[in-house]
Amino acid sequence: MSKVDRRILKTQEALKKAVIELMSEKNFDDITIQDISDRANVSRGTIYLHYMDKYDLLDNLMEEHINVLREKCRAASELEFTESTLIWTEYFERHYSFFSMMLASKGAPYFRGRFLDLLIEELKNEADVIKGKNEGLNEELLVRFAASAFVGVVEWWFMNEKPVPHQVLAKQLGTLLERNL
Amino acid sequence: MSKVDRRILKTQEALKKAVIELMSEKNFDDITIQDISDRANVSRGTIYLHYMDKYDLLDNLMEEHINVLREKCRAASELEFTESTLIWTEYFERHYSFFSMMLASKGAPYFRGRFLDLLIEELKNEADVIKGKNEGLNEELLVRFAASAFVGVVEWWFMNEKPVPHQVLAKQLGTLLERNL
DNA sequence: AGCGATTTGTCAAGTAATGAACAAATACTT
DNA sequence: AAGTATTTGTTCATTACTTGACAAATCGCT
Repeated sequence: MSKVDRRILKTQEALKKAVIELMSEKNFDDITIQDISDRANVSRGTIYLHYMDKYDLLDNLMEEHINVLREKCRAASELEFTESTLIWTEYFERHYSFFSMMLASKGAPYFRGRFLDLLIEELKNEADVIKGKNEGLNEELLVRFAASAFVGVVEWWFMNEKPVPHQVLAKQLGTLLERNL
Repeated sequence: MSKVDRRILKTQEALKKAVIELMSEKNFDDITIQDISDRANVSRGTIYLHYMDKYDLLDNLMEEHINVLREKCRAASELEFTESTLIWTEYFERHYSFFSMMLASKGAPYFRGRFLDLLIEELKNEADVIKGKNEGLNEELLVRFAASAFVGVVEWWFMNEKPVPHQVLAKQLGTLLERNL
């Protein structure tokens, strides 16, 4: 499992960090491979040993965060929505610069899609249209409804630079999810 | 000039950083080579590609700081004592953890010696025993007097965890040097 | 559209770092 | 003091990174 050469981890860490830093300074499209390698203090060619191009690098960054969120979701599966959402918002808070970059700029609709897919996937297990308040509703429709709403609120939160503490965000999102699923 | 492989610089930086960090956590003698390589995220063997042992590594750290101080001294040679001392104390301030470690713990009399030697070397050019207030005094004696005093005050400053701002330290040390040289 | 400059992606040869192993030296225990 | 565990310093084959070069692609400019 952990037999990955530490040099690989070190350079990949440096590269990801460099991308995040640079994205807070200029538009992603204006960032050159050279910029990234300079910032990461790595030879330009080294980047191509790990990624196809800068988009692939960004992709991996996104993938990684999505996976962490999925993991946290699974681990908190038997908690109430409020609590599991809190785990997420804590993660948002911790990696604020990244998520803000990905969700608060209109330049990254791609990540929004990935994020939405994750939510749909995870909420699928939570919706119950057999009995209870949602009896008779179309499951896919319901899940889509909740997931879109969730993403929208999170986008709003980042775009407005944390108008409320992340705990409040979690609490209210949790309440709303609870009401609808 | 700048044709040193960046990998070398990176690992040496990491190693020095690791040593400084570890020294703030435990006695230098209790730090193992393994500790250092772990902290620096470097293979244990790699250390031996650069240094003989951990003492050699510490030596290089000291050497480097001494050289920077010497450099600053030379660059500020035509300034008044107060101003050139301020340049030094700024450097002390910036690398507080290192100097504090080296001067505030009785475990490192070696660095004190190096520091004193540097001062003697640099003050030699400033002392004038031909004319003026120091006419007739033994030059070596005078330089030794001033250098020892200087080191002693700096030690006091670190041991008492900055009892006065570094600007005050510089000002007063400058005044005292002026009075004696 | 054309041209010079920048950026990109790839490559080969060389160098540094890695992990694993090892015997020797130190440091703990009892 | 004997025995066991850590730590040390070296070695060696393998792998990752570096540098410098290169043609191709893309960008900016007029």
